[in-house]
Amino acid sequence: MAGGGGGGRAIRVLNVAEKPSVAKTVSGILSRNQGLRMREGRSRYNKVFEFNYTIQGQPCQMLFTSVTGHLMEIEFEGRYRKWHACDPVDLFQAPIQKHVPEDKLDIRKTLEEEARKCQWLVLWLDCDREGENIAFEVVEVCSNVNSRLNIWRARFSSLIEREIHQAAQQLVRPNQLFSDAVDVRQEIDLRIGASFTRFQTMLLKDAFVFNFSTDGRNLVLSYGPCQFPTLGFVVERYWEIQAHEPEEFWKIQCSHTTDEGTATFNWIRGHLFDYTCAVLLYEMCVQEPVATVTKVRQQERLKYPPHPLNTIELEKRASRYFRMSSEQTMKIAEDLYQSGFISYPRTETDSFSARTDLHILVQEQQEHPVWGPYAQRLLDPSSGLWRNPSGGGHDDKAHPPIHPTKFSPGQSGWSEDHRKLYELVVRHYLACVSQPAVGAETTVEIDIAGEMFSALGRTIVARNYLEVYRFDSWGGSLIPNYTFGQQFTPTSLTLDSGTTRPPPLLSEADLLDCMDKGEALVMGYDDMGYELWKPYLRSMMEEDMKAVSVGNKRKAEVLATCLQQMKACFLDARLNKVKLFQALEIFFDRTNRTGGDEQHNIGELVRRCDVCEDSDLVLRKKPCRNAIWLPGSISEAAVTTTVCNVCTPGPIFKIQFTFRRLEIPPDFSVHHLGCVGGCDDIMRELMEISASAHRNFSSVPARGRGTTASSRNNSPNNQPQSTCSFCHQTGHSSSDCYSLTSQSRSAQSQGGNSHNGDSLIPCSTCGSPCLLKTANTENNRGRKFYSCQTQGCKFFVCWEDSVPTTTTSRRGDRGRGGGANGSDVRFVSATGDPVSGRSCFICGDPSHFANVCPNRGIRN
DNA sequence: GCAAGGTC
Repeated sequence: MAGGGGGGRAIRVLNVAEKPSVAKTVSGILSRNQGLRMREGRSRYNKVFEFNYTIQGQPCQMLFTSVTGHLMEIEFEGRYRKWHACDPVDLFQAPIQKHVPEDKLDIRKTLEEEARKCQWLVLWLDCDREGENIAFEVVEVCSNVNSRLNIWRARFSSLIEREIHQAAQQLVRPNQLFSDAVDVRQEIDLRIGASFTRFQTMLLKDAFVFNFSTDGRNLVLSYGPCQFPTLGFVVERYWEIQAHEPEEFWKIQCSHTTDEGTATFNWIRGHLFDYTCAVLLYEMCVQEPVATVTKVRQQERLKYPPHPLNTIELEKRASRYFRMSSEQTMKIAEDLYQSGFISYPRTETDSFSARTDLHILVQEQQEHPVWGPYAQRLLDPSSGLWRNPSGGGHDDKAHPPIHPTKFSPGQSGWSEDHRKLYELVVRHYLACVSQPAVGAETTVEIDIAGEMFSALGRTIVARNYLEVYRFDSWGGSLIPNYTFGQQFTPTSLTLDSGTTRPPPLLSEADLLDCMDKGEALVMGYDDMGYELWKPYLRSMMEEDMKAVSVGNKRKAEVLATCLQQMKACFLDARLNKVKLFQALEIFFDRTNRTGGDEQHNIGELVRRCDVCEDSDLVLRKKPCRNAIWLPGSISEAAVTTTVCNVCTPGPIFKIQFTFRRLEIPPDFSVHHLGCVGGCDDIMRELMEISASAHRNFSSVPARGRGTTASSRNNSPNNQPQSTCSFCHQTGHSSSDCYSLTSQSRSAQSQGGNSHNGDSLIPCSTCGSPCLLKTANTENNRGRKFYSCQTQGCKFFVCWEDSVPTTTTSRRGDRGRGGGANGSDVRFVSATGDPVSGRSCFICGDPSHFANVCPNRGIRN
């Protein structure tokens, strides 16, 4: 810095921190608690500290006070503040003023009084963009009463002695560009938020009956350019879950145990959605169960430690390892920062600058009873454990990655969360400067009756960073040694079922609270075809803000473009307001409809559902998010007027079910008047049978396969049928009924394969020629079928004598939860219909399928 | 009666 001249008379320096605690801590450090005095300021929380200090040889009488975050707010001028006094679209260019709000006036007064006495102003605001903006707010207030102030900025990333003294001795000028970026953000947020909020509130609040509490305040349907896209995430995920139809799949699992360990072999085909196919292939494996090793590959693998820690990673990891919310994490991190134990916790940076002394930070941790010995080894060059950390490529140019700044074996005042978070920061740091873990991996592939399986074994050769980073694990699994060509009989060979699952619901509690109105609004804007509710808008703005902060774009230019786009969007939304009405109508009652209508809960008929073509699409008061999964063996279900006299709370109307004969055990009736309230044992049993359609031939010697049924499988239901929450019909979910608005689902069909005589047919999944193989199963011995042999291909397969001219894929390649990709595999007849008339492969009885065979699991 | 970002 340009020094203040040396040695002469003391000058008075006003120092301002972002919050009272920082003013106190920094004053304590700079004064070394020698001659430190504290007096009241005008505001209750913001005290004034006084002490003497020398900056670059210049004696200074330091006055140290604080603000509490932003000192100023922006607001529309005059009449634009009144909701009905202007058109909301005017808010895109209405004049704006920055002012100190009522509750901050006494802080301003303190600043003014102190600034009048001083020659210098030193800004100790947090070193991020918001902090820089607050710095300029302080400058404005202080300069107004003292235009001769020499204005300086202290840059610091942690509240530790070394760094604070360094910041005081190396003052710089405040950065106008950082502050400009925040001005842009504030103005855009206000204009977009206020215009859309007023527009949608005035449009909708009197037109609908909103059934949520407003705590006595006026109802406001707020639109926040930050909050709304986040809500959009939750809603979008919710729609995905609604649209998900659980589907049962089948896979062959094989394991082999010897004295050396157990190898679990996974089927290279993954899993199949067609039961018949899976059973056929499984049967072939069971009848010729000898496995031949076709490949053994050994490889060294490295598992690298994480990058240095930034805020997002800290939040993610604290959530994953400790189930700590981001709010709690940041609160604790802020605490640890303020007491000097860790560096500034709000940073985007995930690489250390070359200037950082990484060894000093490790030295400090050597005394720790738990990880101290690791730190010592890390510093011992002969251990070879040290590694310069690799960066993640982000740098906010303001702060280093989050790292420990002071050693602590655990403070007495710390909560469990403080201890955990400090430990995470320390262990993460130590991990970053450590060598990666080294593993030896063995991949073994085997062939059983033409089907390929593979198993992975891993031994960890050197744990390295994993020794200190207890949060990461790298499972080792010792498998037996195999040699190429070796043959063995598997210990178990099972046909397992599973069900695809929807993705989990995003659970930001506060967002879930406003799901109702939020979902309706998101749906409305989505129907207009806008991405107003997507995070894209916000991230574009973030990019622009960054450009402003580094001087690549000018403040005025970014403001103009962004507001122009948003204004166009706003005008368009207003033209399409009917879409908002339509969406809201799905969730809420119109106010112009009188109550007391008994038909209300059922809803008014809109039209026939074009997905199931069987039920009515009705306008419901509110969609129900609850569903009861019924067994897939149900072919028909109708609600009766019979009320269950056992289950509560009643009334629960019984349902007349019709089951598919082949999919329930022979001793069950196909007709059943059932209750879904929990009292119905028959329903429960049928659901369990669906769930345990799984056979386990543990140990399959070539002869005499005597086994018992396994109950090990806990996989979910057998193709549960969804119940539409709008029309209450089974067979489609409410998302299908959403096709009324936007989400239309179309069955996808795949192109046909023509078959001429004896030429091989191409696989409908990967296109390679399918091999003609001979079935070797009890029921189909000698019958020929086509099978794709491409590794891992979920192949098309069909009987030689029924090659179809056209095949239909089950919902094609739509992505689904649970990793299933929906590739289809099924036997089809020449007409493309599924082959019927097959019989149980266990007992040969054509009256049922093997999944409900009374003899399942028993073979002779 | 609007937003989001500071902080108490």
